[in-house]
Amino acid sequence: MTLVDDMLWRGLIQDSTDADELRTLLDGDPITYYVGFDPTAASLHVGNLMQVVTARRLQLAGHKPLLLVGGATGQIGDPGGRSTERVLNAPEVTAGWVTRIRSQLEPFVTFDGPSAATMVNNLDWTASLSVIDFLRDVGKHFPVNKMIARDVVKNRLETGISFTEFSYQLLQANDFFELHQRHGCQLQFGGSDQWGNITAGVDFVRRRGAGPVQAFTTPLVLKADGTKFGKTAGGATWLDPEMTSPYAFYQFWINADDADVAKYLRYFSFKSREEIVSLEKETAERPQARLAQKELAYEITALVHGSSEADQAVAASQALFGRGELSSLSAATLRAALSETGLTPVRGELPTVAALLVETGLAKSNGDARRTISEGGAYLNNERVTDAEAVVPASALLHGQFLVLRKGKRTFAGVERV
RNA sequence: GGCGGGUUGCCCGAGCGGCCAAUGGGAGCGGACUGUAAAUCCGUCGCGAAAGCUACGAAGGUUCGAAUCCUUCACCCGCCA
Repeated sequence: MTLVDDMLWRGLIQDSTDADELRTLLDGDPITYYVGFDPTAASLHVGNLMQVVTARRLQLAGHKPLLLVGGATGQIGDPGGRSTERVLNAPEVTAGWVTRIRSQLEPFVTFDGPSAATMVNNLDWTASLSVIDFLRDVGKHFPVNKMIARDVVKNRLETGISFTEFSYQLLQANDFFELHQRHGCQLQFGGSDQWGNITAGVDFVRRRGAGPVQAFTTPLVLKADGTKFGKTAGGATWLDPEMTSPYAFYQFWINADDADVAKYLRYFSFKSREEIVSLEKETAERPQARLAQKELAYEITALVHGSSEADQAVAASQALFGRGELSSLSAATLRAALSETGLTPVRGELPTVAALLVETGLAKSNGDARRTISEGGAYLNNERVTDAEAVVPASALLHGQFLVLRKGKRTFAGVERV
């Protein structure tokens, strides 16, 4: 099966320029391609994962990636997908995010061998571009009437759009041209929301007398229930382990709906078609085993955070969600599991359960803690707690130092007496 | 620049002097059922143990009493220039 066949089977191609040309490029000799990420936050999130994983997929097939982090475009702001103007971040903030996002991207590709990846930053060619050159060499190729007709602009015409964001497309288009000139880049891909910007780049390269170049987009990841992919109660699911712990990241995938898990495997997993089909069958026949979710969660967590972090997330999940007695777990296992969920130190006498719920962050106020307890949603060492006022006895401490608090079915927090 | 309408809890949205911590829906949270899934049903959903406190764009005022009336300010949205 060729790369394109595999991608089509996985549903990874939403839009593309000439389909035959795309196949010729991707199924032919190695080419150089690029995908860009704008630093609009301190970390990438699972919503960006589609692009990251696809970049890896193409490299594994022998093509050469250029990973662009938008030090320039990140300072301008893409008008797409939003109804209001962005608030500009300070240049030094954006520059810091560029560094972080670069290091996040690095593990997904290899920088060695014939298809070695290259990191690029559009600030390198955009910062030095003079206003006159920009207007003469870039702006001249963009008819304003066409720019205004684009949906992302049209949607903002009523509510307002600054010249700054209006110009975003020109910078991204120019990136494609620069990468074509500097690195022989022949292909760009991105999320389907980028289709307008990407085709603008394809056109621009042609108008400058270069190319031809090709492009495709990946589909927007949709959840079966219509809610936004990647969001959980705590907000976005980030790739940065400081912002979303590997345990929480693993849990995000474990909790995937049955209705979505097959799609996620196709989009994100590097398992073979046969393995994926077999997992889909398993989900249909024995959904309660959650095998597809487990395989998916492990693979993606290992890919993002490394296999040792993934192993720990699995161990912690098994320890906490397992049927076994918590007291049968070793102190080391317990500590490892709880440190994944967050371990709050407490010194001296133990307070009430309600107070512990607040201290560990499981409840946001005393009233919330009492409410949770009266609703029967609070558990200490997997035993339901009924009395909010009861002081936790020292005998409850597992191994003389740990308490396992739980709110509802799946939110855990640890307490350690120090 | 003129005239009119609006700004309510995480979001949408009712309330138009006391019965309003504020109807209803959504999201969230908990429970039941399950499989750490979905759907469904039930409960809950400012802070406080309570007294009470803080909240209805901001600041003043009227009143025994204001989210509700008045004044000023800020922002948003229409229509006309």
